[in-house]
Amino acid sequence: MGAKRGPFSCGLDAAVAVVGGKWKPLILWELHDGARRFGELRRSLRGISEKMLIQQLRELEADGIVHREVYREVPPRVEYSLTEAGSSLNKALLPLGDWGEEHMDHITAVRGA
Amino acid sequence: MGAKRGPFSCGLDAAVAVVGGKWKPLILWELHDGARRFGELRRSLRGISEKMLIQQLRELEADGIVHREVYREVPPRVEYSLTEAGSSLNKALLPLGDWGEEHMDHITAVRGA
DNA sequence: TGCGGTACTCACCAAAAGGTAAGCAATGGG
DNA sequence: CCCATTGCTTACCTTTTGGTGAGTACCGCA
Repeated sequence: MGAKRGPFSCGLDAAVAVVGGKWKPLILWELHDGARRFGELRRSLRGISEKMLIQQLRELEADGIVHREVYREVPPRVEYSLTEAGSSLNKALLPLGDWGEEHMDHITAVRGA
Repeated sequence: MGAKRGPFSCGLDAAVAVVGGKWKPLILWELHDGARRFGELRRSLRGISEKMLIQQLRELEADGIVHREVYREVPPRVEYSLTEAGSSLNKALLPLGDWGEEHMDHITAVRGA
């Protein structure tokens, strides 16, 4: 799910390549109601390291999912927001999120954790 | 995305834990129109190794997504099919697949591959 | 003068995911 | 008897992913 992979076998494959990994769906979700700055995201996504956050944001930016806006201010400020493609991707993820909510108890029970 | 991970931060997180990885979405898709036997799946999913296929099927089975039916026959026959949960998961993946189809050209272009 | 906040960047490591190749049990056919 | 078929299992290895912790540049403030 890194930054490279070739021709996909189907649309689902392509979508998973873009949104796969431990943090990307959560990042997308954090951005669903507007722009957020780097520090805000870091604080919302508990447990993420700065390295991972930047890495994932950069990949999402390269894939045209998020937009990065730099404000040259006194403490630097950088805001991330969804592009049109990012917004539609987020919408396409909603049913999956709903499914997860409904089945979360079962999944959690079935796995040891 | 293996067989273990604890409490999830949201439904999307749980769903990704179940369906994440290189092959699981493709396996689900292969099963969307009925039961398939092991060998059929192996031939459909070009490039998958037997080890990976079984591993993923076992995890999906443990998560209650697929059902495994063994027929004690002369060359052994094993059929895999979607459970109710698996079927609804597959439906929840449809919008994501559509998104992927629409944006595949862009994604493929943006990445080297 | 040195401290804190912001947004990174880098080097290094550990864990997980994925791939390769071989072997195995059961049995029917040549 | 030997081979092929089917559905696995196992050992070993490489690649990818994720995590830790340190360091940097910029500035304002006390």
